[in-house]
Amino acid sequence: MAIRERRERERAQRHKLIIDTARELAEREGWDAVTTRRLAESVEYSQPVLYSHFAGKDAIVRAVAIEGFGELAKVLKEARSAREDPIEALRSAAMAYLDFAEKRPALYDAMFLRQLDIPFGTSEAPPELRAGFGELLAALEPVAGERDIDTLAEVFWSAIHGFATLMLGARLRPDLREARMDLLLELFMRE
Amino acid sequence: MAIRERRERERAQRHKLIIDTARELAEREGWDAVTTRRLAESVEYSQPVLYSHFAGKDAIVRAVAIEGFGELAKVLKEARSAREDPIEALRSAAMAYLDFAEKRPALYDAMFLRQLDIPFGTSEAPPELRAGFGELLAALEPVAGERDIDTLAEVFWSAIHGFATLMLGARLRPDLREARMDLLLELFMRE
DNA sequence: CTTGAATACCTAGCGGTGCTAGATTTCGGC
DNA sequence: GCCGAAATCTAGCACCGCTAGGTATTCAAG
Repeated sequence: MAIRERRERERAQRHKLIIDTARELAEREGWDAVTTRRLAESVEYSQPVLYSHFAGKDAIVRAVAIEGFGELAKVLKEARSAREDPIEALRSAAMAYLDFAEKRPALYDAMFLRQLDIPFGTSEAPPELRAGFGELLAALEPVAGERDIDTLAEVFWSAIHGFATLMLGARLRPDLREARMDLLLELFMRE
Repeated sequence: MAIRERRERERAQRHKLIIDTARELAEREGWDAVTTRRLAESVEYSQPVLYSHFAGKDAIVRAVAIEGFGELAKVLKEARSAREDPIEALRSAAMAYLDFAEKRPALYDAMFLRQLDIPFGTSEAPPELRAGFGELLAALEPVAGERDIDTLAEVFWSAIHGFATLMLGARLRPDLREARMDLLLELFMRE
């Protein structure tokens, strides 16, 4: 039954096409522009086809977010392992996180701002997400000292997530990006 | 012409009624439930009346947010001045900030999460907002040491904003609330 | 090669949204 | 009591997410 296989392959391709198109549309014009009609038109199918792949619009956004988690984990891994010195590695990873958020605001929005009932912090969390948090833990581990690593990670993540979101909302002075990060790292370093 | 005055008074009352009703509806059922139709029905006027007070739905949300800034500033002021010791005062203010966000999630959402093009950080920012940031500066000032107070404030705010938003999105472990705050304050204290 | 059933897909429509043009009612001043 | 202006409403637009039901298309069996 090679035909069946071909069908399934095509279906998987279309599945990916929908996710990628939704993401492009969102990054180009924001999530408000991602309507089921426009998305269907972009992938050159009718609206109901979307619903044969996803339970609804939220599920599509969720799929985009999960793709994003995978990318972020990769970006963090690369940034961290680019530096030998633990402190420089942490700085590099944190900066990569901010770059990620600022270069793909719509994607970051889907991943961390929208209410998408993606399980966080539990074992049911998507592996891509767990990998990303794992990178953060690994980057912090050398500077943790005798402090609780999980709490430390939550605090550090909160801070850079705060940087990212407040920057995206134009609520922080853009020119102080480096200064804020310097200060944050300094705080975490003093042991 | 006392009649004109009465009219303006009534109009101002209705203005406030719309804002308060929108806020109640949002806090009770979330912003998705705040539609112009439901809001109009709740204030017992037709939809177009809303548009004689506000440019659109966003303007209503913005008005709610600005009301929220005022309240937050008040809450912070009270919390800060309740303690003598500067460190305790800072802790008290930071905890009050988190309580505010957790008790009024929809309001916090309107104030800091939604894209509402409220000017931040500039002199055109609403005075309520400037007052709130002023409270934060005042709370941090005693522990700033020789660090730049503005940068320090942005970092501190980012961290507690991160706490608040990640908590609201169920992305942090709820039981570690105190531990995270302890750690954060410890970081800022070491001088 | 034809046929019947299953599959894939689309058209059309439901009840909702934010917003507005134009008709209608209300009301103070004469 | 009537007029004109101001206040307010009705009705409608174009869009939204989502789905029922009908129409093609495809494939396996005869």
